Amino acid sequence: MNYWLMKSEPDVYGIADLERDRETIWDGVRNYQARNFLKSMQSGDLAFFYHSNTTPLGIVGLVKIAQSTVIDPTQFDSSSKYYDPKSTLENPRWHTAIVEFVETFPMMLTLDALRQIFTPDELWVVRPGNRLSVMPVPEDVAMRILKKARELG
DNA sequence: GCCAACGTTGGC
DNA sequence: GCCAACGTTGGC
Repeated sequence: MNYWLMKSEPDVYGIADLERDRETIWDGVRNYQARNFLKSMQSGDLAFFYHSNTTPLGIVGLVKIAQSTVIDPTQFDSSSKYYDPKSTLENPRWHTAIVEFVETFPMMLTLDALRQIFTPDELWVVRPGNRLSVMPVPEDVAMRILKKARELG
């Protein structure tokens, strides 16, 4: 059982969309490091849902990994902006996960608040210039995030 | 809207 | 295998 942080732009797909859909395939990740983290996810892992490219930035809720090692179908779809002509059915490049909604925090944990609580080594998302969309969160840090979310809620 | 960071591509 | 050019991400 591991903890993760997953970024999404709310204008594209936010926590409200996931709450409505209950679950979704986390497609479109085209960064190898993020892909490798997706690959190492296991069913039952929990992930913090982070809103990027918006105001305010921050962790808005919690999701669960429903299924891991899912092949991202958009890599084979020539009409998709995530189409990858170099990927083949025999040897797909891009794997992902299916995530399910767990909860929206009553009060989001803003990036500013997170920066006050965590160091860049503890929580990568507070690291300036960090562009990874999927990253691991150590268990003790995850516990502190959850505790803070409960305090604010 | 800007721009720094940084990953990817492609010519050599 | 190097590295310049280019594209994207994402905070500000």
